[in-house]
Amino acid sequence: MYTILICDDDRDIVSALDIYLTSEGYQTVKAYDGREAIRAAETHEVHLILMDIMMPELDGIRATARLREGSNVPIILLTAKSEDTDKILGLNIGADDYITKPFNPLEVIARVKSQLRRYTALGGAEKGPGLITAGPIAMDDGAKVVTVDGEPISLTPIEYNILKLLLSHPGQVFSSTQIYEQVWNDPAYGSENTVAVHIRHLREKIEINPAEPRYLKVVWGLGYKIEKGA
Amino acid sequence: MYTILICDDDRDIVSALDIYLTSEGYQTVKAYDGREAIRAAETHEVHLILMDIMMPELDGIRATARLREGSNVPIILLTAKSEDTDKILGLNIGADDYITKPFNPLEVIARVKSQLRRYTALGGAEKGPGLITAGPIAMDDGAKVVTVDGEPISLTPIEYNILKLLLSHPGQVFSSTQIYEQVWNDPAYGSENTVAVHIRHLREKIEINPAEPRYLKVVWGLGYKIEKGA
DNA sequence: CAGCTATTTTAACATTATTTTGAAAGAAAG
DNA sequence: CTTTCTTTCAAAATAATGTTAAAATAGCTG
Repeated sequence: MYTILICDDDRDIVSALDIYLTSEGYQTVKAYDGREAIRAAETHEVHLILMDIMMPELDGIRATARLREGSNVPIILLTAKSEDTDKILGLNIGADDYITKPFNPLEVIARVKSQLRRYTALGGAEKGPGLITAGPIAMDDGAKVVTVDGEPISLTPIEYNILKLLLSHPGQVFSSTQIYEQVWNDPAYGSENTVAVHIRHLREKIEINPAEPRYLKVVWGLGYKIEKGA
Repeated sequence: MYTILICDDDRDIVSALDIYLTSEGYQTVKAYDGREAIRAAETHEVHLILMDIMMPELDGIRATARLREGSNVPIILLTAKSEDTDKILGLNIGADDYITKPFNPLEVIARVKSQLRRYTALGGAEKGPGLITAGPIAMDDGAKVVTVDGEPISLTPIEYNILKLLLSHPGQVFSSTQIYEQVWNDPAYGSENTVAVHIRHLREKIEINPAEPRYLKVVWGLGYKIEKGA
């Protein structure tokens, strides 16, 4: 039995989420601003937190940072349409995932389950190695550091997330549209070039010769992938 | 093949949406007020709903709430005023996305696809093995990789899709027309040669001697098939 | 809050792979 | 033996990706 802390200043949203989650068998604790959330997290044993960003008193980003100081429960942020996506993408904040409003009940449940699985699989205490590798490319997702042949390289948030997507599913092909939707969390239309440009930048950083990529390959007409064996 | 329910009291809008969607290969069901929409959703197997907010009899918001009681098909609301946006964002309503009028056909299609992907990805859950084989031919649909006798071969998108169609139904004969319509998702009109050329290319890649195909056989006057036992 | 910097997006263009076309040669059927 | 359907080939058209630079945006720093 897991306990989930729901925090949003809009009471309708809290109660909607409450209904979804209790119907799935979770226990819930409610809070209506960041201050209350922190107090609730101290007094209850909470396994996951759903938190809005825009809130009075103490906003979700600050509250997340504060909570992170003492714990590493998974935190999923709720955001209005792509508003603060970039900040969250940066993830310096310490959130584990985010969902944009308006959201699909199924999606909320799926993400909650996914985070809980990861959290409990790691024993709750440590955030695990969080190390993803493919050949000479290594990504330490805890430290947000990527190395190629041991050399650390610096990536922008978007580049980092694209690489993480590809690296987490080695060999699997993702179309530009899929990449866009996964990374930006928004429907893609006419954004294929944008993805192409970021792919180009990524290649410039991780490949010796970007014109003949060894790892980040294209599958013509279908999409991109990271070579499995490398 | 997905079925989309279009609901708006303005018949011009419904027919415009109908044209966009059917041209993308979706099936449509039409309704002109909330009541009709609910009835239609009960009598058809609907995979996504596009619904106007301002409607006689039963408005889109109430209709959405009603529909949500029994199902979680994705619902995209069509809204005229941006004032309503806040309410929808609030999501108490249960909608998954919204589009403001006047809308861009491309955007409508993009959002519809995006929601369907999300819905089927979450609801479908088990993704199957994604591996199709017939004799020495193996297709990994996730990685988009095809091997013959263990040797990986590279196919173009159209070749890949033709092979996938044939491989998914081993032994079954498909006419050129059927292949064209399945792969191109367009009525075939004088395109029989086109299919023949692609078949030739496929044979060049998967057969030892394309003139005497072992796997990709022709059935005279009827079409092509993949040998079952191989 | 003004100016600076890094990042992201847009746009135009180049390049390359793929798809279509059309015509001619080759098999199968009647 | 003639007709019809299929196969083959290569050139032309199309579409996808790659590249580059500049414009827009966001984030920082003093």
